[in-house]
Amino acid sequence: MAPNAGGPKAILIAGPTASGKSAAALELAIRLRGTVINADSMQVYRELAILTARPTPAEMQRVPHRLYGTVSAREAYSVGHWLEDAARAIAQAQDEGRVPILVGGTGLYFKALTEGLAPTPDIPPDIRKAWREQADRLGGEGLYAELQVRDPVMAARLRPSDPQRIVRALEVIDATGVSLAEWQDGNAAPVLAPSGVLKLVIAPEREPLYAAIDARFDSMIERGAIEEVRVLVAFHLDPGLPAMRAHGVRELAAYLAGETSLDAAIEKAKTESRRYAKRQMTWARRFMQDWEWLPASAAVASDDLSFPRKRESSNHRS
RNA sequence: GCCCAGGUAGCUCAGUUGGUAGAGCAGCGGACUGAAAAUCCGCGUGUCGGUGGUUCGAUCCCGCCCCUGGGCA
Repeated sequence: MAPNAGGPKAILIAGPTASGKSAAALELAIRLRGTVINADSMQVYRELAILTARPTPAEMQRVPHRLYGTVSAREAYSVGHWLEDAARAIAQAQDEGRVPILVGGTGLYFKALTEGLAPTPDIPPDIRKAWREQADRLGGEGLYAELQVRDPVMAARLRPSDPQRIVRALEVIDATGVSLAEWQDGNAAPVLAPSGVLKLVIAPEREPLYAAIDARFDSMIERGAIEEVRVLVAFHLDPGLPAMRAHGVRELAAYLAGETSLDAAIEKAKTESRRYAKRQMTWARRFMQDWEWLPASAAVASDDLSFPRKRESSNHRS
């Protein structure tokens, strides 16, 4: 059987951006004979290696890494796609006698993994496209009025000012004839049953975290982030695509177009990343209360990883 | 040294015909089920440069001082 019998069946490592998750995952994977599996919505995009802080080729040589740079920036990846890919990667790692180590900053992905996702059918691309165009044409209010007519239950749940969720609700009722509210009533069984899974949140203090974010962006610039964006921009992709929303893309594209100074672009991109880290922390406080909270990535290395957990699960702020 | 313009929130600024002040950005808190590095909601956090004076009351008016920018020397 698995050489790590007695150890965790899988390890999840979450935390805000620039908290050192990837390094911790790599270390654990080396130590425990693991496979690192990406749980970050942006690190999947092939064209964005530097800006998404994807592990380097050298690092990925050391232990198997899955779901990094596997999707084209032309595609709109999603939680659903990721969940399927992750399930496959986890199964494969376990078959090989390796511990799956899922690491990333996307809270929703972890939630889907551990709690299941509503089994909504795929929405035909033309319907998705149509509603997104409607959104541009009608504007927020008009779109919401449309939802009130077609799906009052979802309309009551959403704010008129939340176009993204309104579009989603509209495309679901349009394509399936069933309200998203109903679909969401029944989650599919989680891919990862809770028992035997070690869940870690790396949660540094705010101030050093922000300093790390700023420093990391400077280093991205030094390592060619601008060139990376130049290549991406040359594809002339729809600015609504997820990959185009990665922090730094829009700002550096504006610089390349001569619309802002480099300093201003860098400052803006750093700010976006800081705000994102704050949202990640809000998510973790809400949805990762039963995870083990570690103050820094270094703590992962020294953590006693025996399983089942011997000590009390570390209680944060209470 | 003299003249002018400014010193108000972390930053850029508005404002108060005298009744202890408000915008944007930043920041902080929150929501979150197929675009989630997204999308959305909420919250001013302040010796109004310092010090005297006038006044019932000064951030505002007056004097002096300090600081910043520009001009003249």
